[in-house]
Amino acid sequence: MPDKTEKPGKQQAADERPVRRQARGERRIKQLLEAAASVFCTTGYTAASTNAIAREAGVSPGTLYQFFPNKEAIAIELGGRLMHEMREAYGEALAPLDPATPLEEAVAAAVDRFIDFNCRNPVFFALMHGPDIPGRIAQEHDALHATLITRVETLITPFMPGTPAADVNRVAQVCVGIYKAGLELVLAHEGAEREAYIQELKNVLIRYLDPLVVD
Amino acid sequence: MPDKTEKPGKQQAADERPVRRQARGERRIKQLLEAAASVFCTTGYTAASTNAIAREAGVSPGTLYQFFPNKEAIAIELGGRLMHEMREAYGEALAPLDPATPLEEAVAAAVDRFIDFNCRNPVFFALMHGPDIPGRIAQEHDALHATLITRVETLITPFMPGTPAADVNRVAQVCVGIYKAGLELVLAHEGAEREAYIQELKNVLIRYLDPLVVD
DNA sequence: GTGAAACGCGAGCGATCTCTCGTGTTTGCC
DNA sequence: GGCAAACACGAGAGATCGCTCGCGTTTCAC
Repeated sequence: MPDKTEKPGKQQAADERPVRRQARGERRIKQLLEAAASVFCTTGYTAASTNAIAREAGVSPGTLYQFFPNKEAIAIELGGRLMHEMREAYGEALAPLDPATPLEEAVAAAVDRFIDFNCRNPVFFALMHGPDIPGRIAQEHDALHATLITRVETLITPFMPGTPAADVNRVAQVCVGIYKAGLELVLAHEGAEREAYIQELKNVLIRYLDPLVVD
Repeated sequence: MPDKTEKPGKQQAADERPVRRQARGERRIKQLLEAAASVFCTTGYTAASTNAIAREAGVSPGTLYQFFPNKEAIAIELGGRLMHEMREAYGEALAPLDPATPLEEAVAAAVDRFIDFNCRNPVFFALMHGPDIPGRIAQEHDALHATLITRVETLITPFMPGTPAADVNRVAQVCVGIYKAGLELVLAHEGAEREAYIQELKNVLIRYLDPLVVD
């Protein structure tokens, strides 16, 4: 019987044992996550088999399950580390900025940071864009999306005071949608062409937002 | 696409059987395709099981395979009929238009047509957006995407004469990307909110393209 | 009416995938 | 050195899915 563990969160509960990891274990976990990233990137989440991940990491299936209770946990952990890394690298990207900053600069800075991170970690895009993702990761996706929307709202609100909240939200949704579409195009190209697409993405956002600005 | 009236004289290839369909068969095929559309819509292509499609259609798995050689063929046939229906309904959407037509009208007309079709046939979006689609449908997807790009190129080229082909192509790619992102938002909302998103999508495209226009 | 072919059924085959289990090895602490 | 726990293995259990096959039913041309 596959016992469905409904653990609410991390290894903190009294019913969950601490499990003293050795250095070897930490190394294996890192190996496995890197392998998973590679496999997820090329085949997507659902099509990625745990055996394939184990093989890519050079270990047996049993070893994989020594460190992860199930396939979903691998993606969760990977997503969590990615999010953490993103926050570490860029602090609060889309951080509240100097009110005097012109729109153009604000957009360019935000786009550059996010694009940069996603180019370095293509798994992030793969994990967050699959409509094939199961329940738990979908929740994380939704959570990330929601915080992203909120951040964009706080970013653009100063530029358009007096605008109804519903309209601001819609604008934010559109911005994030544009960003995702642009990211896909950016990741599909390289070198100078990639740079050109990044510029186009900035153009789209700036030209969309500029007429909305209320001085 | 199954031909209703096969010419007996022109039959060739030993691997292809004539298979004279009866009215009952045509009815079943329609039933099955509708069931498939429903299941694909809710679970996506890969997660949709042929047994589930058969159950949804109220027939046995064996009956399903009486009309389709495999799961992929169902999606292919469904996609083909959808494409045909789209051409029937809108002729050549994005048809070459009066050179005097202002950009704003051209964009609005194209968006309205495509959005309308996609709202009526949400399966189309589901089938064309899954990164979980297998080889054959992916080819159809790519083909559709390529023709879409070409059409957009011919649509916008008159507005920006003298622009290098590579730039025009990039602009077309960005437009289609924006459209896809907008479509997702539109489909996620209903009623007045949906209309508002449609308007925003038009705004994004118009404001993006307007500065590129060379008079 | 009659025969052939299209239609319809559903148990189940074979392949695949997730996850387990029994067993053996390595590590870290005393 | 001794021992418990962490680590490692890989065969395979259990489940699911695509698809088949044998057999019974309906349709239709003659």
